[in-house]
Amino acid sequence: MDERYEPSKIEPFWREEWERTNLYLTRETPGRPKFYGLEMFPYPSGDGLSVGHLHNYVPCDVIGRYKRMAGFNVLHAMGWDAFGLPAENDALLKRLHPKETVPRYAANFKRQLKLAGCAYDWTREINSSSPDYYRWTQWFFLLLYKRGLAYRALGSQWWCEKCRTILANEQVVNGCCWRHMETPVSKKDLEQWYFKITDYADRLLADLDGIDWPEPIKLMQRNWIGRSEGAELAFPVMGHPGKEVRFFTTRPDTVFGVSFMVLAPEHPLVAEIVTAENRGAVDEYVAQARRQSEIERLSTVKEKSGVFTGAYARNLFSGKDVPIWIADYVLMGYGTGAIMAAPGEDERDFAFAKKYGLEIPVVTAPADGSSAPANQAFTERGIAINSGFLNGMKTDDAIRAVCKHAEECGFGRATISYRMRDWLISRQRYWGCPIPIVYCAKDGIVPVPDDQLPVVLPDMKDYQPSGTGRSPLANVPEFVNTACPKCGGPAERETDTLDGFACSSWYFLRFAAPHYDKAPFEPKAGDYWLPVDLYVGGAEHAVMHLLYARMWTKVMFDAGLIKFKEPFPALRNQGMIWAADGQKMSKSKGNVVTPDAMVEKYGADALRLWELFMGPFEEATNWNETGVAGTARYLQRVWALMRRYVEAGCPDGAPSAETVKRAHKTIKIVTDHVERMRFNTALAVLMDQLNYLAKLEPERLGRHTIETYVLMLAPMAPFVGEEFWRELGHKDSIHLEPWPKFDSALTVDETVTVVVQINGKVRDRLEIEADAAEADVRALALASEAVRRNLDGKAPKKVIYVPNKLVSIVV
RNA sequence: GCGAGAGUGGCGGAAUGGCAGACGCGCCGGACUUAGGAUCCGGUGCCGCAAGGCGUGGGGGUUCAAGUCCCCCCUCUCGCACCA
Repeated sequence: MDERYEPSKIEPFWREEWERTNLYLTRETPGRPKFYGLEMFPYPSGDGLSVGHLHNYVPCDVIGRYKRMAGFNVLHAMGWDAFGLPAENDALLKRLHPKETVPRYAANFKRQLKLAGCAYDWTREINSSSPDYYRWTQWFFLLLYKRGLAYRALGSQWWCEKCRTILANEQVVNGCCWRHMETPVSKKDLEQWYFKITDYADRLLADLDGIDWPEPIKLMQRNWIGRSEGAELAFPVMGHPGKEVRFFTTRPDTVFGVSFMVLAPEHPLVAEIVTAENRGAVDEYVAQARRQSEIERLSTVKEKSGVFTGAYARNLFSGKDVPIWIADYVLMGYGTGAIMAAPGEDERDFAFAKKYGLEIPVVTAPADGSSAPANQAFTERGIAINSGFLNGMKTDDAIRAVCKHAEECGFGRATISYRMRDWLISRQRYWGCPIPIVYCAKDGIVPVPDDQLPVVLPDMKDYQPSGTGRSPLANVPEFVNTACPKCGGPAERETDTLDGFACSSWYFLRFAAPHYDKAPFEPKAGDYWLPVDLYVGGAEHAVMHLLYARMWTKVMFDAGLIKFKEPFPALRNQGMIWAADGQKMSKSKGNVVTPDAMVEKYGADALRLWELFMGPFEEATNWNETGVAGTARYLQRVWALMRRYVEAGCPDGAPSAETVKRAHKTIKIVTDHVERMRFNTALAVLMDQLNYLAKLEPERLGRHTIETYVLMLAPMAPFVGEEFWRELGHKDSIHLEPWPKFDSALTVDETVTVVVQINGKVRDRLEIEADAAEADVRALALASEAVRRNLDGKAPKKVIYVPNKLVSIVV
């Protein structure tokens, strides 16, 4: 062995050797359990990977390598989320074409992942922008269409002026585009495709209970779905026979206190019921609401505003006619776009009533008999008062009574409302999966038959988004003009493309059999590998990708294609790595640290170890390069130990009982920590063990001690692991060796330190035999010189004994 | 505003209610060196010569014993933000 550890001398060799021997091909050895570990597949950006990205890939690689050694058939593959706005925007900016940049960027990512020693089965590499792949994205679109889950509707939708396309609700952040955080979105009326994710709202919510996900992510999904129980009721509009205001409320029990109603400015009823004398003010308000930016409109701090329509609705409970207002605090997109206002029990209605001098009846009293605080709404549950037949009922009973009454009278019923809206999937952009739909003058909307897939994205030089609301594909006659699959007559293709999130809603299935060309996945391989055993990615995907993928999985389950209802039974979020300056790593800030630079300076193994050691896997922390120097130094010390051992002829040796015990304890603890993804502490244990071993003569180490140490190091530092294994005389790769086992009997301590406390303060320590008799330990403790000195003649009031831990004396 | 998570040495971080600060970084001292941003050895929470005392954001509480459990407050990060 060389005197000094020089990663540049060993890493390129093993990188090539592993590739040559196809070491990381997926194996399906009979009799072994399977493990499918998956990282969220990345959009390959032109900036390449930073050390921050590796904080996801390296730990997952360690788990994959560990599972393989622990006897699993492991599926660990990588692919590229290559379709979509990020790739297209980048190419536009650089005046290049995504079909050219995407493969180049992906190749660079792949190179970097190999550089870092990540073990993927590259024969399973996938790319969502390749026709072999998006053919099946289209197939899934048609599956949803056939099941009534894809529909077309005219709607007022979010439009980003920079992206020149419609965005999904989830892609609007604080009133701005998620790709352009400084660009406020506006509304545009277009006919669009939607996926009916709301049909799955209940199941998406209920099935969260059965999956092993971080609680905050589940909570975000629950909040996003936003299930509310309540009632949908309708009150007739006076003077407009047949017209009614339908509204949703979670507090139907307060209906006797309804003193006015509010419609969203965009509500279709507004134009019909507004009186002549109010029309001017109403029109102006509606126009102003449309003009207003969404940030202003959605601001909670803004004072409420609204105008009276001049029309009245009959409160079918109180019998009173109440004024109908319009106000922008009522949203057209939720419920029915109309509310009943119970200002005595709702803060928002209260504020509105105060401002416009509307009546504020009080119809709920605190259940404990106290009086409700004055000059504010009483929003808690309580007892109905001033409420006709509801008087004296508790809120929950009153809710049931109102629903029953409304249902009997035929103007309402108990219902459930969701905050989540349907998923808007049309994009007026070039670089996406074409929607496999044809419009025929005779047959209308016609799906492209499965055997005509894929609908290939045509080559276009000039693919800039037009901003007209039509995709650039509309400018390609060869693409647009086609024959109707039904009647054969002239027809036009849909020119919008699919939201990139469609591509990532099923990719995890594809890795099971990525080259199968008769279905999205080969059924037998799917049954074997799916679902994903461990899914790892950033928390930023809490409500988009993770919700969509769950929905598609449920659709596939319903269609009988798969046997599981959840794609990712276990999910973990890696912590964000900030730059050394505490900011986000970005090229523009000039604070990006690349794996390339770190590998060149310290080697891939040292980089990997620091990624693992810098903190708990799921917690955020700042990058710190001196840490890599530290793990490189650790590897130097391991190298020095190995060299001494190898040069002494790898003696079987005569390890002391303590050394043997330490070896077994180390295996036990490291195994436990790796299983729980506590890589930082797992490595700390290995470092501690090294500090011990480094002091021993080679003859006193023992071959078992050394080999198990190297085996445990191998998943974390695969290059030196492989090198050491060969130096120890092995021919086969260490990465296919079984994970070391420990002898429980050898992990038990024979002596223990028992702490003696007096009034909670440590006064002495006793080295005693493990599991010694309680009476003996108590006697020993009380006899201790330090204890007698500190007792100072006082008699112990109480003595508590915790076996093998401590004696606590109270005086 | 509502919800969630987090506050431990100079720094990253360890600690099934039972010795706070494992492991590493940094720093200090020493050895070897022409040299050290290499390597090795030792030290390193704070105050104190010491004995000892004090210490996990702040304040209370439960307990023989609290970083850990309970209540109140402060700070930071993230999510949602008029969803009726």
